[in-house]
Amino acid sequence: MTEKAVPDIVVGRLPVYLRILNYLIDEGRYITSSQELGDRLGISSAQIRKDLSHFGEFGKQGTGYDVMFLRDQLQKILHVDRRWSVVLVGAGDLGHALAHYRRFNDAGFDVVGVFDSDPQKIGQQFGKYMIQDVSTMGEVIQEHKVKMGIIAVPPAAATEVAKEMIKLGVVSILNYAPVTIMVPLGVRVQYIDPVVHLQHMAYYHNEEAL
Amino acid sequence: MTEKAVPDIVVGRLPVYLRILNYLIDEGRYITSSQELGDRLGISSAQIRKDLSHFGEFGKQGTGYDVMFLRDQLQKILHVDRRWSVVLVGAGDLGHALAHYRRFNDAGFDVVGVFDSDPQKIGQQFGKYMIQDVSTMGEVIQEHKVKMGIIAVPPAAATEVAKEMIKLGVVSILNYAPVTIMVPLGVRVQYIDPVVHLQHMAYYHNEEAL
DNA sequence: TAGATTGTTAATCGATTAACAATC
DNA sequence: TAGATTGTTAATCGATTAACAATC
Repeated sequence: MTEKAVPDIVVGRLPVYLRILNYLIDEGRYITSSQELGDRLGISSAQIRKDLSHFGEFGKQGTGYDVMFLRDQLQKILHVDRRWSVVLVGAGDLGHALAHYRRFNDAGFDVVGVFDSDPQKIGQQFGKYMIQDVSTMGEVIQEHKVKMGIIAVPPAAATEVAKEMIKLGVVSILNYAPVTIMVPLGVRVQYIDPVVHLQHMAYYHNEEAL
Repeated sequence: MTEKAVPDIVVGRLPVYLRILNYLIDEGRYITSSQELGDRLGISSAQIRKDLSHFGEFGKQGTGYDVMFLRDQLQKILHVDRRWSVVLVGAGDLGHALAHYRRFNDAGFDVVGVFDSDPQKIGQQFGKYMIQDVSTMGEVIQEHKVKMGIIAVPPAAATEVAKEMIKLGVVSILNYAPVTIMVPLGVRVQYIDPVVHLQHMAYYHNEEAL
């Protein structure tokens, strides 16, 4: 009964495959191959076939993959063949950009509330959102059955915000604060820290490169 | 002469170690251990010791690591014991947030110019930056010896912007556009796509969780 | 000295790649 | 049929972990 779990690293590549498939559809393409997908992603065709094989058989020997069919299948696998409600905490510059990020909507993620703890900000209009007191987040989460949250607060506040989200039923957190968050089993956190990426790349710059 | 290269995945963890060390310093700590670092990061102490061992010996048996010393060493290893100039292309909401992101400055990354190709935006003030025509990016890059660039433009424009940056001498690109960029050897790209992270986490939500 | 923790080795674990039979 | 490409197996490659001698 317990099928062996798909490696998380494989799951993490599916959204990228999905992204390419959407571009191929935009380009009016109907058929593609693991070779083409790999070329456009800079990975091997074998890896793509292996990754997909964890979930079933989606192609035809000699032909390749039906772009739309594979797209639909990946959407189902990722559970993004529906819309998700998301709460956003942190109404700074970053929060502002995230609240208005079109691609969230395009991809089926709806920001249903923007929250902050700063009395100066609460009540202010934030584009189409009104900034709400983070202490009232529970109502919004309940109303929209929110399972996902985005944290865009200063590092010192992030842990507390995460704890509150989790208490209110959020199980997936996208964390922009530069701190590691400890979460109970069953809760997932993904991190985005641009500084980490810049520092990572700085490593490869030679001394003389100044 | 050719020492075996340090695995990229190890390099990618160093900035996170550095981040924790800075927090420990803020907390007034002088000594730490691989155990403590691992606990705070949710990884094993063995991994931390192994990672560091690629670069030298930084600790004392029985004692642990001198926090400041290790911080300084990691900064040197990552080449972030200096300041880096960075160009930013894309003056939308995201570009706005990035241009004003304090942590870039705190970490030693200076945005020395913000560019766009939209005539409506060029010449406008963007906080302390004036949005410049992307076609004049070369002068700024030369003047500041820029080696790093951040792309925050729509997907359709990203490849072209990257090509231009690379032509002008940029070798490290932080790409927020949801497209894979093919680059010549010696050039690095790091990707940030929040939608990928949300979709990745959506996978773990069960059907009944709606 | 006794206790603690490093740096390193060897074992384990997991991911990627190459190759090819199956088959469209 | 001939050509192409999948899905899968086995081999390779690489990363993580466990364990411990060294030593502060």
